[in-house]
Amino acid sequence: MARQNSTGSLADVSRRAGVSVATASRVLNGSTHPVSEHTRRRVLRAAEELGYSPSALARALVTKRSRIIGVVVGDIVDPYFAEITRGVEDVAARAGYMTIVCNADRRTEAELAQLQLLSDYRAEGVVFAGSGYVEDPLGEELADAVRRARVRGMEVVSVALRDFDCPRIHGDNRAAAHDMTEYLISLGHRRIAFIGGPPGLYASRDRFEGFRDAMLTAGIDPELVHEGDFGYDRGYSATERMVADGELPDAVIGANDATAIGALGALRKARVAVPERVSVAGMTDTRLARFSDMTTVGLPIYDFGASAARRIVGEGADQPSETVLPHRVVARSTTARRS
Amino acid sequence: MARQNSTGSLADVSRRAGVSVATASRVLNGSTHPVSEHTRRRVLRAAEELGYSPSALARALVTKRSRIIGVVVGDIVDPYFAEITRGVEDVAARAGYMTIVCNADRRTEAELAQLQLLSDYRAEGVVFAGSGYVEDPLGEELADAVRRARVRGMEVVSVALRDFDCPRIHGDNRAAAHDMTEYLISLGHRRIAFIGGPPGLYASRDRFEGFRDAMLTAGIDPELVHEGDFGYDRGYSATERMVADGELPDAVIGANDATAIGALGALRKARVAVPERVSVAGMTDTRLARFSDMTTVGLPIYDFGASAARRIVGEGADQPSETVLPHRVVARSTTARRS
DNA sequence: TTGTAAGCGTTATCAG
DNA sequence: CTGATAACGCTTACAA
Repeated sequence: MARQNSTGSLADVSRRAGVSVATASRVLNGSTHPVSEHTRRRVLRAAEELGYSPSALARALVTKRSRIIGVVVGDIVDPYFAEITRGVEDVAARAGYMTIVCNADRRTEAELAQLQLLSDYRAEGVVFAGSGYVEDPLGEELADAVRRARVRGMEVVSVALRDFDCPRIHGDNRAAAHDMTEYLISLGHRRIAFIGGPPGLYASRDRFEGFRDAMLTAGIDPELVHEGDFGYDRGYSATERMVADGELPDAVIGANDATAIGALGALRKARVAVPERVSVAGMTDTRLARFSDMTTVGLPIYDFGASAARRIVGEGADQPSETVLPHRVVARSTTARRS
Repeated sequence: MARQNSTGSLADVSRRAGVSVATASRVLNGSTHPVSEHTRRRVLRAAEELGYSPSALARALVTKRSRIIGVVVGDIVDPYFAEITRGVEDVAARAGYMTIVCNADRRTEAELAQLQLLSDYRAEGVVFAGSGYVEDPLGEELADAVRRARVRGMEVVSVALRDFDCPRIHGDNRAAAHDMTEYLISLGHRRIAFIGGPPGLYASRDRFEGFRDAMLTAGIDPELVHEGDFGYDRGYSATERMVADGELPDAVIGANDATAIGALGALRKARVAVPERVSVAGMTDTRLARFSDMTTVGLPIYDFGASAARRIVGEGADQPSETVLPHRVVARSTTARRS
C-alpha cells in the first residue's frame, strides 16, 4: 500500500511561484497580511497548477486549532442519535469544522476510550449525546477525564443528564413523561403500562418517574411497569407478555419511540385494536413515530445537537451553562379516548 | 476562548524522566526498538504523572498515516446510511482508526466539498456510501478529484454504483427489485405499482428497471409508476393519489423502505386493508421494515460498510475490485396471496 | 510588501 | 541501549 497521500507542500508552491513559504502561506490562507496583487496571482496560479491543498493536520499542529468536533453517541443507528448528530454536523460544517462521530454502545467504558481518541486528535470540542448512568462505577473516572480535557481547553457539552461538569443542553425527561401520562389519563385511561429504558440510565429513571408521579397524582397505582432497553424487541416482548397474561392495559407508554413501536407490533400481531382497545404512545418523536403515525412527545433533538455545536464553534459562548429545551405532546393516531 | 488543548509534549515527558525524546517516543508508542526495563519504567511513570497523551496530529504529520477514514453519506438520518456507517465505524475502530462521517445531502457538489475536506485532513481512505447520478454534470469533476486522491495514495471505495474508478462493494439493485417483483407476481398480483427513488440516481434507475423487466417478463404492462425521493412523504402522497384516483393496485413496491412505509401510512389512513386488499413491499431491509413487519428485500448494508473499511485498513487488499453481495426477499406481514 | 527563522509534537536516521 | 538531530507542512513574530 502506498500511504503517501499528500498534495505537495507549501514549499513546492512557493518554489514554483518564486516566493517564500511565508508569502505563499499568507495568500493561501486568507491572512490579513498585505501581499501585492502580482505576487498573489503568481502564488495562486502555482497552487492551482500543483493541485495544492493545505494539510489541515500541519495547520492544526501549529495553530492548535484542529477544527474537529467529536460526538459521542450511544448508537448511530438509533434515529435519536442520528438526529442529534445531524444537528451537530450541520452547524459544524457551516463553521468549517469536521465532525467525528464515535459510537459508545451506551457503555461508559467506551465513552472513556472515545474521549481519549478524540483528545489524541486534539478535538476542539466533544458533545456527549447519550445519557449517563445512576451511580456509574466509571462515573468518577469519566468525570476526571472530562475535567482534564476541559482544563486543556477542550469544550465539552452534553445533551443529556451527565455526572460531569460541563454546559448542558437537554430536555426535561421527567416532565415529558409526566405530560404524556397526564394526556393519556385525560383520555380516560387508567390502567397504563410503562415500558422503560435501559436500567440505570438517567433518562430511563426520569421518564419512569415522570410517569409514576403523574399516575400517583391522578390517584392511580403505577403497577404495570416493564423493563426495556430502548430497543424494538423489548417493547415487543413486554407487550406480548401482557397480552399472554391476559392483562391488557388501557394504554402503553414506551420510554422511547422504538420501544413503543415494538409494543405496537406485538399488539398488531395479537390482533388487538389500536387505539380502540389500547392506546400506544412513545417518546422523543423520532421519524419512527411519524412513520407509524404514533402519538409521542416531541423533543427538539436536532436542536440539541445544533446548539451544542454552536457553543463549541464559539457562537454560543453567551448561553447559560444549562439550557432546557421545551417538549410537547404530539397526538397522532395511536391514542384515543377510552371507549 | 482558551484554545490550548494539549497534554504536554513528549519533550515534557522526556525531561521529567531524564531521557531523550527519542527514548520517550520509543517506549510510548510500542516501537520495537529495545529500551531497558529501567528506563521504560521511568518514562511510563513520567507520562502517567503528566497525564500525557500523544498528539495524533503530530504523529500523522510525520508518519503520513492519519488513521482517519471518511464516510460520505447521503443523509445520516436515513437508516440505510446509518447502518453502513456503523459497519465502517466498527471495523475502523477495531483497527485504531477514526471515522469521520460527512453528509452530502445527496448532492454531488457537496460530495466534492467533503472529499476535499477529507483530503485536507489527509484521510487514508474514504468510502462513498451513496449512489451516483446518471449523466451527472459534476460527474467528470468528481471522477477527476477521486483520481487525484487515489494517485496521492488515498484509498477510495464506493458501496454503490459510481462513475469514478475505484473498488466497489455493493448489491445488485436491479436483481433485487426484480426478485421482489417476481415474488409479488408469484403471489397472484398483476396491478403492481412502483414508487421510485430520486430521479437520476443509479439506484433509482436500477431498481425501477428490475421492476419493469420482471413485469414485462410476466407479460404485464408496468404502468403504475410514481416518482419518489426515498422519503416517507413521497411514498405517502403517491399512494394517497392512487387511492383518490380510485385506481388501487394489487400491490405497491417502494424503492426503499421509507417510501414503502409512506405507502403503508396512506393506505392505513384510507382504511385500505394491508395485505388483504393491497400488498406492500419495500427495499433494503432497514430497521424500519422490521419495525413495521414489512416485506422487503434484504441487502447486507452493514457489511457494505464493514467490507469497505476492511479494504481501507488493509485487511481486504486481496479482495477483487468489484464485490457484489447477495440479497434476498424477506417476506413479512404486509404481503399476501391475492384474494 | 517580502523574507528569515523559530517553532508545533512526533518519528526516524545515525551515531555513539 | 541511548541520544542528537533532521525532517513533516504549516504559521507567525521579527527583520529587512
